[in-house]
Amino acid sequence: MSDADKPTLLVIDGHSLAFRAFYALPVDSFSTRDGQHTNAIHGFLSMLLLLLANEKPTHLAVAFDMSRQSFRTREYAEYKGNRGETPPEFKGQVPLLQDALKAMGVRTLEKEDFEADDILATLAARGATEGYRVLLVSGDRDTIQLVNDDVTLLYPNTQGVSQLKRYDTAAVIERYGIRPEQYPDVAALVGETSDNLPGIPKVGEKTAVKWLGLYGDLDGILAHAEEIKGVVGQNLRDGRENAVRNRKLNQLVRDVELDVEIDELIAKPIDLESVRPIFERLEFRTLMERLTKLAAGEGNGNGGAAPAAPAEPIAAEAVPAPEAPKSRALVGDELASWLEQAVAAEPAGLGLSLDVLDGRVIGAGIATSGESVRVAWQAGQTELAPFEAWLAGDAPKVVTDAKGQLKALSTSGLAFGGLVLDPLVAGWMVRPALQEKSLADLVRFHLGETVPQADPSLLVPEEGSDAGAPEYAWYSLRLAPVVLRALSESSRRLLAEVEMPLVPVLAAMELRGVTVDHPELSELSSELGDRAAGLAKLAYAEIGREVNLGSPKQLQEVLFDQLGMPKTRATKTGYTTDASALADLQESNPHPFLGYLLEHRDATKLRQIVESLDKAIGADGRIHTTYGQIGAATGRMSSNDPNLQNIPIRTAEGRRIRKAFRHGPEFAELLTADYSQIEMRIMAHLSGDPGLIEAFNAGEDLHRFVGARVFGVDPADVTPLMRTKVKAMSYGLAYGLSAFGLSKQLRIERAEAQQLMREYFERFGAVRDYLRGVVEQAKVDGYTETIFGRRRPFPDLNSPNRVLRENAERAALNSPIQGSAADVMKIAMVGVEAEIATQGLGSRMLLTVHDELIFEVAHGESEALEAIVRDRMARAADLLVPLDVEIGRGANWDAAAH
DNA sequence: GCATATAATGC
DNA sequence: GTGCATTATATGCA
Repeated sequence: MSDADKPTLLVIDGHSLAFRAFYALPVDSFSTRDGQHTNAIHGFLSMLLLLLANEKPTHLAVAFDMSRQSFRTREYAEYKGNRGETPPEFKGQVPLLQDALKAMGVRTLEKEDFEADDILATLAARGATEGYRVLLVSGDRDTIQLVNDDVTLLYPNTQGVSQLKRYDTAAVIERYGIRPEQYPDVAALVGETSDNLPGIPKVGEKTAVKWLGLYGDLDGILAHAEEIKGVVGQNLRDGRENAVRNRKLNQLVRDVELDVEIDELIAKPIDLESVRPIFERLEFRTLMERLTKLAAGEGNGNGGAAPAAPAEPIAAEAVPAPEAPKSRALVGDELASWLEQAVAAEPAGLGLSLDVLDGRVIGAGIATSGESVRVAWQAGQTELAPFEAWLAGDAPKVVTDAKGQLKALSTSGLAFGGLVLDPLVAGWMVRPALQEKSLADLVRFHLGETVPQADPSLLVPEEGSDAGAPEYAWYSLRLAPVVLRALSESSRRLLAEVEMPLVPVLAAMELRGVTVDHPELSELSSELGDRAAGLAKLAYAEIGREVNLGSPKQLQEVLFDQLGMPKTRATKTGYTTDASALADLQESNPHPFLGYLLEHRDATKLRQIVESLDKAIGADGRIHTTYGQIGAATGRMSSNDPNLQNIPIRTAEGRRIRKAFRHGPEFAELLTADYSQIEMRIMAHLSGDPGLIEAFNAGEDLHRFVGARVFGVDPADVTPLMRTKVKAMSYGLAYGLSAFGLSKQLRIERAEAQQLMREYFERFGAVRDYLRGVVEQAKVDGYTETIFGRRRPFPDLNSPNRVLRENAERAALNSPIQGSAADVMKIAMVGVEAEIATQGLGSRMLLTVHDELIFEVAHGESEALEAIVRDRMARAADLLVPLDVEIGRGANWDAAAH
C-alpha cells in the first residue's frame, strides 16, 4: 500500500499545544463578555482546523495529561518540579477546550499515571502496526523519538502555534544529526531544563551527538567514560546517574492500556449544530465561519501545516531530480501532428517559452511532461500555421513570466490565447514577499532543483543547448501543479479569474504607452534647473561657503556644527535632514538657509523626475512604462522604467508635469477614473462599522461626516481644522498610526492626539475592534487575507524582536485594506478591458495608478467609454458600501483630473 | 563598480 | 514610534 492510500491518524498533545497557544496569543484580547479567557482555546482550535483542512486525517484524537502526577513524578519527585503555578488565566480553559472538542466529535483521551506523550507513543506504535500514516502534534521534544517511516511529528516553532515544523526521519537527521530513536540519549546527556532534569555540565547537543557517533548509544558512552578527557570527561563520570535517570524518564511508554481501538477514532463529519452553542458561548465568530466552510468542504488543499507560505522549500527527494528531456526541432506536418497529440495528452496545458530577440519572437519551446520541442518562427511561413493556430487558440498554456513574451508576440503580429498559468505570478501569490523573481528561483524553491544556465555570451541559445526555450517550457509545466497546490482555494480562484486575465491587459497597456510632450518637459526642466541654481547661490550666501546641498552628510555639518541647531531624529549615520525635520527646525530656529534648502530640494527633485520622464520618451513620442504585476506584497501593481505612479500632483509645478501627458493625435481626449476613498470604504466593509457605513451611504463628504461625529457637532459646523484632523486620523488608521505619529503630523500635542484617537474610537468602535482582530488572527494563522482571499504571510508577527514585531503588526493591519483595494482595481481593469473589446470601441486603457485609471478616448466615444468604466469599476466588488467612481476628461492628465 | 543609506515622489 | 512602491544621489568599500 502506498503512503497516499493509507488512512491517516492524527494525535495531538492537547495540553502542550493549548499551553503554546496560551503564550502565543495575547490573553487580554481573547475573552468573552463575562470575562472567561479563551486565547488558548482559540489558538488550539484554529490550529486544529488548519490541520483538518491540510492533512485531512481519517482518524483523530487529542490526548491530555490527567494531572501533574504520573509514574515519573513518583520515581523522581523533582520531575517537572521547577514548573511554577499554572497561570490562572490558563487553568479554566482546558475543560472548556475539552467540551469544544467533544462537541466537534473529536475523541479526547487521558490515562491515570501517564502523560499525554505516552498516549501519543502508544497510538503511534499501534497505528504504525495497523497500517496507518501517523501524524503527531506535540510541543514536547521527547516525542522526536517516536518518528519513523510511518510516524511524522509536527512541532510548533517559535513563530506560534499555527506554524508547525514537520519532522520525518530525514528532517530529524538534518536538524539534530542523529536518528529519531537516538534522540533520548542526546536529551539524557544534555538534560531538559523544562522538565527539571539536569544533564551533564558542559555537554550540549554537539558533544552528545559526537559521542553517539563514537560509541553508539548512551550505554556505550558510559562504558567508555574513562576514555573521555578533560573537564567534560570528568563531568560525565560524575553525572552518570543523572544521565541514566534522565534516559529512563524520557523514554515514552508505548503500551499504555487504552480503552479504545484506533478504528473508533475515525473522524466523523462535524455536526455544526452541536458545535454552535459552545462556540457561541466562547464568542468564536470567525472560527465558526471557518468550521462552517470546512464542513462544506472548502478550504482544502493548501499543503502542509504552514499554510500559505512554506517557510522552507520542499526538500529535494532522495531520488535524483529528473532532467529536462532533450528537445528536438520540429517543422511542418510533424509539428502539426505533435501539437495535436500533445494537446490531447496534457489536458492541464502545455509549457511554452518564447525566444525573443529585439522584442520580436524568433522561436518557441513547447513542452509536455515527457518531451519538448523547438520551433523556429518567422513571419509569413505557411507551414507554421498549425503552430500559430495553437498559439492563438484556447488550448491551455503555462508560461513563466508571460507578460514580456506576450508583448513580443503582439509585436510580431501573433495572436495569443489560453494562458492558464504563469508560475511566476502563482509563485508570488504563494510568497508575495518576492523572493522568487525568475524561473530559476521558482524551480530552486518549489522543486529543489537547478535550472541549467544558458551561456551568457550567446544571444540566441544554440541548437542542442540544454538551457533554452524548450527547457524553460518544460520546467514551467512541472512547476504548475506544485505552485497551485501551495495556494488556498480562494487564491487559486483569484489567480485564474483575475491575475491571469490581467497579464495580457497589462501587456497591452505597456505596448500602448502614453503620449508625453517633449518640448514642454525640456522647458520645465531648464526652468527648474535655473531655479535650483539660484536657490543654491542664496543658500551658500547664508552660510558663507559652498556645500553639496544634496549631501546629507555635508548638510549635517552646516546645520548642527556651523549653525548650532538642535539635533534632529537620529539615523544610522547621524541626524536626519529630511523635509519634516527641516520644517521643525525652521519653526524652532528660523534661518533663511533652511527655507532655501527646502525649496532647492523641491526644485531638484522635480527636475530629476522631469529629466527621467523626458529621457523615457520613445521614438513614437510615447512613454512605455513596465508594470510589475508581482511588484508589491499586498497585491498592488507597481510601475517602473519609468515609474508613472509617482508623478507629482500636490504643487503647481508638479501639475505642470501632468500637463505634459497628452492624448495621442488620433484620439479626442484623456479620461481619468478614480475610486473615491476606496481604502476607507474597504475598512467600512471589513469592520462592518455602522457609523462608517452610514457615512458612505449618506453620500456626504466623508471627513465632514466623521468630524461631526467625533467632535459632536453638526456636519455644517465642522471647521476645516476639524476636518483636517479626522482626515489624518482616518487615513493613519489603516497604517497603524500611533498617537505620537498623529501628533507629529498634525503638529499638535501628544495628549490632544491621544484624545482625538479616543473620541474617534468611541464613535467608530467596530473599526478599532476590526483592526485589533486582524493582527490577532494573523498571529494565529501566520497570514492575513484580503476580501477575495489573497494571502500574505507575516513570519515576524511573533518575533521576540520588538521592532520587527511591531513593523509586522502595522503591515498586517494595512495589508487586507491595501490588498483588497488592489484586488478591486485588478478586477475592474480586466472587466473594463473586456467590455471595451466586446463593444468594439477604439478607446484604450493606458495607465493605472492604484486607485485611478487613465484612458485615451477615441472620437465620439466619450459617453460610451464613461458608461463602461463607471459600470465595471463600481461593480468590481459587492461591498457593504457603494464603490464611488469619479470621472474627469481633458486634453491632458492634469486637465482630466477633477 | 557595487551595495547601502537617505531623501524624494505617488497612492 | 503610519502602509506599499520607484528612483536618484552621495558615500564608503573593494
